[in-house]
Amino acid sequence: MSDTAVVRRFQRTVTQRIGALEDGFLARGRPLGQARVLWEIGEGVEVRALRARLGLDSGYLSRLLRALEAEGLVVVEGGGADGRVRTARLTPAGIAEREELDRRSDEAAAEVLAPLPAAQRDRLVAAMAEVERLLTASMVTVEALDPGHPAARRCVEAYVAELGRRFESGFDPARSLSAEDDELRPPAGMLLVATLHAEPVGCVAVKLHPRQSMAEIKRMWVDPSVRGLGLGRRLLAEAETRAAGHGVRTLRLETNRALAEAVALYRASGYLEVAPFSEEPYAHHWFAKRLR
Amino acid sequence: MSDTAVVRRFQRTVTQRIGALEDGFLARGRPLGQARVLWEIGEGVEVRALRARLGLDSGYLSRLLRALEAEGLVVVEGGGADGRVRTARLTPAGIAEREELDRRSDEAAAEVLAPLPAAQRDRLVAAMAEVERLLTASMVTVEALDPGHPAARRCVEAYVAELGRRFESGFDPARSLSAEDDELRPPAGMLLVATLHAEPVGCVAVKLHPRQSMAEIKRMWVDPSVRGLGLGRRLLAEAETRAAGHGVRTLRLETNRALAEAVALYRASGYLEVAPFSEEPYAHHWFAKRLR
DNA sequence: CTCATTCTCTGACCTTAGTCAGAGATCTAG
DNA sequence: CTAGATCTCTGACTAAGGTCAGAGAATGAG
Repeated sequence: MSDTAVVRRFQRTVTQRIGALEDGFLARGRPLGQARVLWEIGEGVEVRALRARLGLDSGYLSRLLRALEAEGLVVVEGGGADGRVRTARLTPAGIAEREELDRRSDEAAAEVLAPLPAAQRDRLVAAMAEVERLLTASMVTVEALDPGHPAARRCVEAYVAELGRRFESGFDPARSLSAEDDELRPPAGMLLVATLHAEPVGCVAVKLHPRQSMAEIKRMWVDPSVRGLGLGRRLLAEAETRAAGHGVRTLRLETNRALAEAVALYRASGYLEVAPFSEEPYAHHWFAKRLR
Repeated sequence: MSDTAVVRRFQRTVTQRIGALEDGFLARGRPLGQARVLWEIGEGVEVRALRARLGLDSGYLSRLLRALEAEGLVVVEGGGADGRVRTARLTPAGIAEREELDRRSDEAAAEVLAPLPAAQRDRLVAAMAEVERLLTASMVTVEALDPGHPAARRCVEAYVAELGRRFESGFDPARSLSAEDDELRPPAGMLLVATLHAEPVGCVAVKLHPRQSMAEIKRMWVDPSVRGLGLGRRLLAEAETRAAGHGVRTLRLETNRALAEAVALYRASGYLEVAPFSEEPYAHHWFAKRLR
């Protein structure tokens, strides 16, 4: 059976099995839209945040909130610093209702596993975890962003913070070799950002050198929550492809020994360790790869 | 993470990933209901069969068919033996449309796999196949049916046909030891039937002996399409539980060496080979198990 | 032949989900 | 202070999906 046939059978079976449990069972006769809103209101959310998270029209969300308010499950009130913004909060009844939904959701999940003997159940759970992880990986998109873009800023900040935590000596970007915004922005370079659910979860930069067929990899970072999904490898491959498109023949980079998984990634991706080519004070390893 | 938590995360991710591709992409601006009907009309289906299969209200289905007819994708015509029944059939345009849906469905499936490097793709496909298999297994229900029930009849016929194919000498039920309807119907015995998607896919019978703590397993059969899902083991376990409920302490059975997987199942389920206890001409192995 | 049942269809109606165009209050940059 | 932007809300509207109550034709049991 071809890969796509497997995916299609999978889809068919999953929607049948999981969908059947969801309907009515989980929502308790409540419209799905209302249930989703109920779920997303944690300990008070700004209405605009709710709108963004659920991707709803403002008029539609407003009406959903009115309906939940009428049932006494939610209160929406202003009074914050910004007088335009209102905040939705669960009432005790709303909290109880959400706990009920939670309980039912667990029950539905247990019902899927119940008919199976223990050995098969374990295999199913393991396979589901694997599918979940890999589907998550396949939802990540990679695109070039301007270093000034908020998502790009957050990535680079997370990168710096992580180096600070992991290097024995801490990390001060000012002491490190430069990778300023202008150096990572066309035409001088590029910054690729990986995004999952509208959140930046990884990045890599390429610093080009005018009239040279050599370029440098910088700012390689993957959010801890998505490690193990092969995202680092994907970012690196994408950077290589794009660099090659700019005429780059050789990529090089330096890294710190504290970043063991990064070192392993570079080796596995065909980077060979070379003699130090820079004065980077935080580096222990220098790598280079010739692009084909 | 608990098993139910894995199932819930799985559900969440899958509906996001698979659902997102489905919407609009597959239906081509066509309402989902219409697309589903288009899909289920193969080479002509009776309207009532369509209704049963899709679980739709007759009025609703009628309107869906009118809409598809208006687009020239479907014709609905009477003229069969039963003048009330009408049959829906795809026009050439309808066939083309369905092929287009098929193509898009494949494309959507490919799109899920596309962002992943080959190694991860293979793992995802393997994990999906595993989830699909095990979810299918968890959709199977097992219940006691009267031997005269059509589903029970079909099972037993399939059982006989398979023995006929697999025994070196063929299989003639008349020459075999008896297992008549009355012997497999309470109070003399029981017949358990496994059902998937309203189709019988396996069975097992228990033949009790009045005032004896011994009973016999008969008619053990699993449809080839669902082998490897542990259904045989489940049927056997269910039969044992129910037999124990009737005061049975020892179960025994005989089987033919051509049924290697059945023999393996019995051994794995705790049945021990014993000396022949019957004159069954088709048997090569006799097994017994003491129930706790 | 008759009466109940089956099958399909139409008309009336409903809920959910969602879009779009403002209104009114509030905030922010200049 | 003003103009434009932001935030929430209401009202008007739409499409999809579906239910329910018959009507009308055909069938099957007695």
